[in-house]
Amino acid sequence: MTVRRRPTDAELAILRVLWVQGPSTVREVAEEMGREGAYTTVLKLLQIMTDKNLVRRDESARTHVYRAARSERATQRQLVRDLADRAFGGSAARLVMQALAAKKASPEE
Amino acid sequence: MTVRRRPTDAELAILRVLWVQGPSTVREVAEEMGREGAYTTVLKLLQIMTDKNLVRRDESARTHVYRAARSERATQRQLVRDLADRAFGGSAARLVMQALAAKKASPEE
DNA sequence: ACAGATCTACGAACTGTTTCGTATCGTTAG
DNA sequence: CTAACGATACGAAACAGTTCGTAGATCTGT
Repeated sequence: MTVRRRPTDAELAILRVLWVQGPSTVREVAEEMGREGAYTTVLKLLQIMTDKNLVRRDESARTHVYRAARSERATQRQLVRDLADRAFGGSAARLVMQALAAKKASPEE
Repeated sequence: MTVRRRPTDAELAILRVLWVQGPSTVREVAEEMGREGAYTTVLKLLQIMTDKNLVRRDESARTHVYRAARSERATQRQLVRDLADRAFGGSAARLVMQALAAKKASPEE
């Protein structure tokens, strides 16, 4: 059944727009993403993401409105945990160490 | 040509073995990975990874010996940075926050 | 010398992801 | 009414990743 999968790159790019802008139409998402992805590509992805329960779709108006199904925080934590499992032997602590090193190397924050 | 890409899941699983065991033959990698992946699957992946410069191959003996091309630390940092870019707007600091939250939720360390 | 074991190479199937074109329908302006 | 527009649905191509079978070369023990 529903094996928890992580969102793909294209899906994540769309989720990021939805987290920033809140519930949005296909057009709003596509415009925010600029020249990455034609309108119908964004539409198709949002349809797939609806099937996967990554987003919820409000169909009450003709122009559908999509919103992220899970919060940015929850998704980020899932991704962090996934990376910890795949690359750090499950140790979030070691991931934090490397993240701090990465942070140091790009000193603008 | 070499656009810096992140290792795929299967590739990362193999790199993890190489980091732990050091330079290894296909058989040694395959055995360490247990029932995940038949011998020829591991072989094929190592061949692909050689093309991608993820591993180096010593062909001086008939049985080739593979070693990771980049260190565990360097690869982990690349992955952290990649995740920061894709899911945290490039902010390693925010990634650290979520990693700490994830760590807290699995309290064994 | 031969059989069997072990190894590399590689093609091909299969799965999942991404992209886009086309069909179709409701809405709106004239 | 009708033409243009804007929207959804969907098929299918293009691409990437994963798996495995088979072929053929080389080594090893008898």
